[in-house]
Amino acid sequence: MTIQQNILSAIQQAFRELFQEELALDTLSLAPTRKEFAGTYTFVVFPYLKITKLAPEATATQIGNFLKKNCKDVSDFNVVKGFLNLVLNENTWIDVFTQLYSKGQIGQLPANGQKVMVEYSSPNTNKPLHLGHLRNNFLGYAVAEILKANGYEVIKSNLVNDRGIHICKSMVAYLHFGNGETPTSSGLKGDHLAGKYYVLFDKEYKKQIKELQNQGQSEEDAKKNAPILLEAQDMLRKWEANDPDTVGLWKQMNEWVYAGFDSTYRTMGVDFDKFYYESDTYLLGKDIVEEGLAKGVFYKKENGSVWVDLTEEGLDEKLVLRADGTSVYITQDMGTADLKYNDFKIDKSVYVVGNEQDYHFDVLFKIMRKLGRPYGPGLYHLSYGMVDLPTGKMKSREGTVVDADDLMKEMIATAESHTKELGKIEGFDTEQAKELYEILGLGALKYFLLKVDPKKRMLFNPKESIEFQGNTGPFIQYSHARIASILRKADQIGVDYQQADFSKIDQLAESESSLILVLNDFEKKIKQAGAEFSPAIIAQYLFDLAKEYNRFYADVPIFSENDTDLLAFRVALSSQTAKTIKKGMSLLGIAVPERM
RNA sequence: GGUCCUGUAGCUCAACUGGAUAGAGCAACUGCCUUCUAAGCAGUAGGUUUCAGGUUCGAGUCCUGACAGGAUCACCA
Repeated sequence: MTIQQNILSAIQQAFRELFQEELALDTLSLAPTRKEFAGTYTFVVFPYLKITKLAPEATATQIGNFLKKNCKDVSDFNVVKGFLNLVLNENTWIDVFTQLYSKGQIGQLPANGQKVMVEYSSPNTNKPLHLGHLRNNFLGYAVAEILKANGYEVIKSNLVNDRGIHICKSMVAYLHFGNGETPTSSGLKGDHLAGKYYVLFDKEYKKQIKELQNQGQSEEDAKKNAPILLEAQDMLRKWEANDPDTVGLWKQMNEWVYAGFDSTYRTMGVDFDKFYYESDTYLLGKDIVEEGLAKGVFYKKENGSVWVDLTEEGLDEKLVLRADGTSVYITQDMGTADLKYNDFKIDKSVYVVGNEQDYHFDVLFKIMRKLGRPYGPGLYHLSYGMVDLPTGKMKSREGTVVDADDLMKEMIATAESHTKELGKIEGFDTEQAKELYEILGLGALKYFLLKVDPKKRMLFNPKESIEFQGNTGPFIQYSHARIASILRKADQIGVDYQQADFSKIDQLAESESSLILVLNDFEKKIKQAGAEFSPAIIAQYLFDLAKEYNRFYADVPIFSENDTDLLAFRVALSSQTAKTIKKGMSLLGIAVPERM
């Protein structure tokens, strides 16, 4: 980072002295040099030809000569058309590395005094989590960790959708077909138990629709009049009226579900600082409707319903309160937005929610900004694409979902068979082996879901199992284990690499300077990932880093090196890479093994 | 139909925010384990960046218009 600034200010000086032009530093930038040319950084001169009044080659050559003479980091240069490729000094590489290596904390930017809430997961309590939730949870957790690394104070929150008609459907079906079944009596996880009755409801509902149609009702009427649906609607009314039996059943089923979720979250390795429950928040927001009316942000129609007009912002008119005075979805979301702010005085609020709700959040944020909320500018919808199967969209009612618990279990089993096939479990006891399989299986899964740009929808083919080679979690984990092995050996034979002095080294292999260059990019990538809310940037970076390390590993020997300074340097370089991989993977919620 | 998102190698994804001959992985093929872990490394092959215009020194990237896929447009959540 500092070398770049160094070179840029030298370029600034070159313009001043050669062309009598004062350029602001932030208008200048360096690009990485393409592999086929010599050099590390490239300065593109095309934009400055008006100033220099020279041909591109001449401009680049003059600046190149100036830098070679006046900038200690630049040892040589070459010019290709308007591209000035700069070759850096060997000493500069060593300096850069020494600076990185002596820095205690890696990948942590200083506190910025800002608080951000990241809401993710936000499950419905009527069915177990599936593959789509995995993407949501891994994304949310990773973004939270990335924001922490950027210096934010982060609150991870989970808004549990624990009430509503869908819950009542599971409850009604349970009353009809449950026979008092419990997680203990059935051996089913609580969330799977609830999900079973949600599916049973749908089955019965469809059956009843058909019967009504056979009796002559239209499909539309039949859908409205099916007795089991009426029961569910009735149950929702009873719940809202606080009917003791209904509330009792609701509490019991939700408790089962929470126990199930807890276990799933533990396996996933995600956690939360704050839980919100819709049963507590669904009545919020009505005071904001009043406030909006008073401020003229909302308006009332003749029938008493309340609306917001967002046509000037390119959206539509949107209902915020029904004519009968009851809430809609967005009413409670307005209330919850305020609640979050009142609870934590957050500067920013990130919602990790699928892109099917893009419009909803667009409306919500515009409303809160119109109302002048202090946190308004900091609202952000991290909208991610759906995970599709080759057969199309997942539908929980139709049983075409990839269950989260099943998938994680399969991944761990696959990791086990892979590992055994490669014969890599000697020296592991049963407990350690089990831990390794979990690290690898979950690492593969998490990396698979996180390496893709969040906003793009992605395809998951259950038949083609997730890879363990190439651009995968296990490849990066493997690189870490390789280094760990080197560090063990270095400790064993007493190499002093902790505070070695590298200043005597004057010759570096190309694979070594390349590796330093990548290591030096870590903070930049953390910033970018934070600014774009994109764990994919970290994933891509870690893959590049691991690849670069493996190239170095194959290219230069470590322990057979005669020069002790160089040997220590290579171990230090390895150590720094391991630390970077470990920290980077932790930002993705992925653990790395010491051996595999 | 209106609005929004996406379209890059057979497949899964990149491309430093407008820079050079568009890069990786998987799959295919060829080498490399008597040396620090071969879940690795090196190489070969694979492209009209969906299409047509435009903006400029320069476009996968920005603008316009098609085409394809998806989402959304309830007094549902």
